[in-house]
Amino acid sequence: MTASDITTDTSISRALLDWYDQHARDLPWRARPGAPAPDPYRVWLSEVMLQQTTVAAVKPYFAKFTETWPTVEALAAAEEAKIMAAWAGLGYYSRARNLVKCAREVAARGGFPDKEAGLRELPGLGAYTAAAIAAIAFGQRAVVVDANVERVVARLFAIDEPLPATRKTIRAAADTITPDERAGDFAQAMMDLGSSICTARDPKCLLCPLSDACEGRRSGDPARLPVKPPKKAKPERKGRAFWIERDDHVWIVRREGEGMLGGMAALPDDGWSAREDGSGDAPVEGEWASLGAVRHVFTHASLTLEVLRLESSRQPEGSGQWWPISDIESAGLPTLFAKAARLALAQRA
DNA sequence: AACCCGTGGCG
DNA sequence: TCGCCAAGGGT
Repeated sequence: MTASDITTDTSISRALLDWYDQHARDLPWRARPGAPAPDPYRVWLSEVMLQQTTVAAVKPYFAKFTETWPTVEALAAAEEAKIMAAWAGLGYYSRARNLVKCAREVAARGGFPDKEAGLRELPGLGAYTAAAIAAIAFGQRAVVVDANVERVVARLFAIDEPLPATRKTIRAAADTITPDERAGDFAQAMMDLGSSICTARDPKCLLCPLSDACEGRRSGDPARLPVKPPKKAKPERKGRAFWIERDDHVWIVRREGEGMLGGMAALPDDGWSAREDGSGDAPVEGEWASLGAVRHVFTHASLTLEVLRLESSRQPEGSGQWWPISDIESAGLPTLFAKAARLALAQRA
């Protein structure tokens, strides 16, 4: 093959699949290139975990979930609180809420749909994930577009209209290079290429199997693509969390609803949110002692959370439970409240 | 369309 | 240090 051969649509997918056959990452949820399709349950679970989340962060969670719940039926039968606790620390908790709903729907219908349209109907599966599962687990041709594919395609075709308006154009371009066979390997190859070669800040064009066909490289500055809109400023918020202790137990509540950290175990707090500061008010009267503060950065707000401690013989109002402090690690606290707990424990010794 | 939703690593 | 970024989905 010569450089001039890499000009047609099929030559791009062929060059990429040849590269993938040599350089595919070995990941726990992935089959070897060209091997039979992996278990749809494992593909689905990994794809949901990987939404906006790095491979390194996902690996231990994937191992824990598949060990605890080896099948979608096992997951469907589990207590929701157990699943939420197992997800704690991974972030974007609506994914865990939808994971439970999806597992139960799939178990009830006797398995995953094997077509993209059917998968798209399941909770937590959007355009990307439905296409990815259809291609990777069921061998269907599907146009799989995530942030890696957007970046690779925007550079390959030198598409320089800004996101998100240009998404349709990028998807159409991705469609033209998606092969009829091995669409799952092709999708994973695009993502491997995007994560290791065609990276956001420092594309390594000298190592790229598609460099001869790349208009972005020819333009001289592929790193500028895709063009992204400016980010909004991140507001600073203040709030308080309350460590209520009794007989070596701490009062743990479960956050309501589908908002921030919804459904997760937590310490009681003063009602802060990404939109506004907390009231500062404690949930019970008493001699509160400040333990200091923790800092935490969310996607669209930064928070300084003061942690206050109280020893109380009385039952706080509202629902909750006394959790043994020696076993606080298993309470399923998301990272913000795990930080607060760590602060309380540090001053307890 | 624009906004909300976590977390940790990296340059 | 700090802004950017990551295998997005729901509303």
